[in-house]
Amino acid sequence: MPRSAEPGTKGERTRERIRTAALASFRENGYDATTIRKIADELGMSVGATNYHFPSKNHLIQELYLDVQHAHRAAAERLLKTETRLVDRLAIVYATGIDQLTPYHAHAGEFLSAAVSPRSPINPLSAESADSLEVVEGLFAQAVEGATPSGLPDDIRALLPRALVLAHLLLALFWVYDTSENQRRTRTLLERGLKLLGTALPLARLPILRGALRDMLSLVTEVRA
Amino acid sequence: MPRSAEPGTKGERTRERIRTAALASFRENGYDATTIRKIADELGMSVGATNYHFPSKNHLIQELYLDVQHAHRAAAERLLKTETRLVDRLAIVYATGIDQLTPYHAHAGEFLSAAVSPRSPINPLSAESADSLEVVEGLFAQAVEGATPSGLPDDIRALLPRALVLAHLLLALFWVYDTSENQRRTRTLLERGLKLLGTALPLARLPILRGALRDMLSLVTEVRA
DNA sequence: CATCGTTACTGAACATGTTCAGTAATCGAG
DNA sequence: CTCGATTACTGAACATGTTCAGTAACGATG
Repeated sequence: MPRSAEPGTKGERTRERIRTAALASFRENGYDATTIRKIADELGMSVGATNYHFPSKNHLIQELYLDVQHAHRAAAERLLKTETRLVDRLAIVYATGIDQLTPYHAHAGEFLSAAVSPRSPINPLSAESADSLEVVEGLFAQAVEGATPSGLPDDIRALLPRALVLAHLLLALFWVYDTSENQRRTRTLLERGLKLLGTALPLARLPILRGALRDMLSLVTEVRA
Repeated sequence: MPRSAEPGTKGERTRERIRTAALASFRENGYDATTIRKIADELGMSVGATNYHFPSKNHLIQELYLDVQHAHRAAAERLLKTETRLVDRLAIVYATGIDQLTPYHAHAGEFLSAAVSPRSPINPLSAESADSLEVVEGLFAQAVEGATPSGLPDDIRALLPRALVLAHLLLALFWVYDTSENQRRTRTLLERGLKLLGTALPLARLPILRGALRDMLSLVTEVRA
């Protein structure tokens, strides 16, 4: 008999309590200062309990990423309805992505360090995070598909979403190191980069460039953790 | 009275012993499997001794990076004497840089994780590693300066070394994730990227592009850990 | 060579993520 | 309601990087 109105099995409820407490602490105190002992203490349970529900600290971070990505999707999809030009649509996806990260900038380095190892399950390029990354890649695919016909060659068009999501990871990397007020530099970089893309992408139709670009994209998009 | 023919004070000799043992272990076992306790045991001293000579494990890694960078400089400078075209000279600096990393590829993720945090003293972009990075930036400066006059605008030319060294860091990042045989993909990416640069860079003379490029470069080269 | 301040080192203690053998709670079947 | 198996949890133990109060060794000076 469940003690309260909360649904699910006991395990599910405990798992949710841990999840909530951990995410709150990550947001407030960052990665390093969030220790499983503090979380366990706060919830009046033992250290082993958290590891029973989440095999490792990184699995808790995974939950945070999922939250962020769902928020990203929601924010981006809402705005995508209002734009039709490709570059503007990309601007939406990139900008809303950075928006979601903003609250974590103070501790971004800690998170990056945990995420960057190819062996880490929370590496965006890892097999374990494939679903997660697919959410964002899907956003870029949506942005590309829904754009007014740009005359992009099909092969380039097919490679674009993956390349754009990798660019997003690079932008996020830049953002981590961005010490300017409110990460203004990152926004400026995004603006200028997209402007450049807007003038350069149409050139992809030229046969010579098209081949080189396709080779480059197919090489880069093969990257995996 | 020094026990052997080794020079320096006792402290200097001990420091050197620790350094040598640590670097050997890093090369052989990687970052994680190299514990200060193992090093201390191997040398018949206590854990505190290593921390007396090197405040932290990362300071030991710093030594490894210095080694790598000096080897990089030696290898690059030797080859630079044989080439005059800008792109070929850049190819030398990039390729010899990756060459130095090659022995560490098996454990590259561990090292990356330790180095990537903006707070880490071994972050290439940190103040503590400024000297180290300057070595490589100097190589790129050399490569640019020694090239046959390319008609590059002065403002672009001035920003180039810093931008090129950042590109090198990105290439190294790609290399970490490169699972292809002997990191062949990284070499291919380098080739294609340089080829692209070779055809695109002359366009930097056009006034319109020049302004945009300069803005972009000056934005990116401001990045610091 | 004796003294003594400096340098070098010791080893225990701490915090932390993780593991695991053992125990308790839960819950469906009978 | 009882039983037994599954699920949930406990808390001690381990490995590790780091700190630090205390101790030993060194080496310049008188």
